[in-house]
Amino acid sequence: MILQRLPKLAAAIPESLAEMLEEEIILGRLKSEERLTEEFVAERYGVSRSPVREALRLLERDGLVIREARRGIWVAPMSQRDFDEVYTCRIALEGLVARQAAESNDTERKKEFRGLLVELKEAQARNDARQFFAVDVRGSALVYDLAANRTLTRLLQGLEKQALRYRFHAYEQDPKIVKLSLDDTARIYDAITAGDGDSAQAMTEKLIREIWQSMREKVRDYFGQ
Amino acid sequence: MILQRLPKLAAAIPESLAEMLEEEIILGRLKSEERLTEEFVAERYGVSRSPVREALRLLERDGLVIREARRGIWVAPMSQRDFDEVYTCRIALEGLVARQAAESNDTERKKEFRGLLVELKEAQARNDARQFFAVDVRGSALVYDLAANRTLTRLLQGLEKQALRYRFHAYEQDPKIVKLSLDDTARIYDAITAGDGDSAQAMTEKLIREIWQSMREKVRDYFGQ
DNA sequence: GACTTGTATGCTGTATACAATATGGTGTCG
DNA sequence: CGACACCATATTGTATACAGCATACAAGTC
Repeated sequence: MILQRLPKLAAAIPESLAEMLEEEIILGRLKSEERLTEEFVAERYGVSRSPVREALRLLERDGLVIREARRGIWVAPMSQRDFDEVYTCRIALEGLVARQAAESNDTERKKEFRGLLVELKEAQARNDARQFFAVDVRGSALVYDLAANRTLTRLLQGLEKQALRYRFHAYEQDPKIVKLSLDDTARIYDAITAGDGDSAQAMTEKLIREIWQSMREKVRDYFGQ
Repeated sequence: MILQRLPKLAAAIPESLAEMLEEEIILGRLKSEERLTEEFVAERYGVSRSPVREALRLLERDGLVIREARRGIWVAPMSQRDFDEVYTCRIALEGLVARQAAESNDTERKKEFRGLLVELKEAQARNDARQFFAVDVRGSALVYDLAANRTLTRLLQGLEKQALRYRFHAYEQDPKIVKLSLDDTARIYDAITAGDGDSAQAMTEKLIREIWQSMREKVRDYFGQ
């Protein structure tokens, strides 16, 4: 029998499912408060309910869906309050991870920041939000790798997904909000590359706080408190 | 009609299982790196593998077990590195939650700190580690409730469980390490009650940092880097 | 007409059966 | 004697069957 299934996909259906659903939620194709029945998801992706249940547990962990016992699962609602919660946590943790990344002496991997910045600029020039965010996420992943703090990474990956929902929405409404952050991002990458933990942390905290403030009002207007 | 719906009470086997396993891991009855086969857990608690799998996902989320695809699940190893990771994250987040708790104006619930302090002292006087930690966890839960930040609470609850493994171990080795923290805890509770966010945050960060430093060497000696 | 009770249905939660894969031991061959 | 292939077994991963709760709606009662 000739192999027909991709080994990697077969290796972790729940994780793959979770990734696909994540993307759909972040990009807004699955709307807030939309019901997600297990059978619907199972049928849609051609698998049984078992891996779906596990995938939904993963999404619950990352705050993308909410679950009520014996009642079901819904795409997590968006609100200013939720937004505030995510961002207050992010300020603290992203600052920490930037510091720890700067303290790494893996100069090889730090060089990757250069290429990422080029890609970010290209994506921005093309006004390609999806691409921009995809590269941005890879940048975060690199920072997390450099920090080499698995616990911190675990916490942040969850927050990042929630944050991306808001950021993507904001970008669609007003693309220039992204430009705001590009220069600062470049400076942060420089500080990390240079090994300057103090300013990497301070600039990261400042950047995220600014993004938070700049989006806050629109989030309230759009999603309510 | 007085009876409200009690959503939490609706039997949730995975959550109950997770709680029991958590306790076994924290108290060291399930040893580090011990293999946890699904069938073993299922048989031990008289349930099938389905809820066990979900319980183990929950434990994985909280960093108490590690999982390798298709190979199995083990009680998470303890090490100085893991300890450092947990505590650097805790410093940032516990400080934040203390500040937000202080900013709450739920004076009724803040009064509960008094009773908790009494219980803490009693437990300490009796050298009852389990009781001490149980009350301490309730104190944290109260702080989290006051902060009313679900995202932050979600992140911290996971960290707290990991931290408790080390704290409980340290307590067994040397009970006076607990006395160290009682007075400071009292002062933090006071600051929160008084609504002084700045000092609640600063004192919390300082306390956790001190606990971290005081335990760090012993953790390395015992568990290795 | 409002409220309770009965009933149907859809969905979640759990158990069980089955498939796929990792592991360890045994034997064979170099 | 060591390396490697092969098979047996244990364990995870997935599918399916079934039980029980939640919701909506219909019927009956006051």
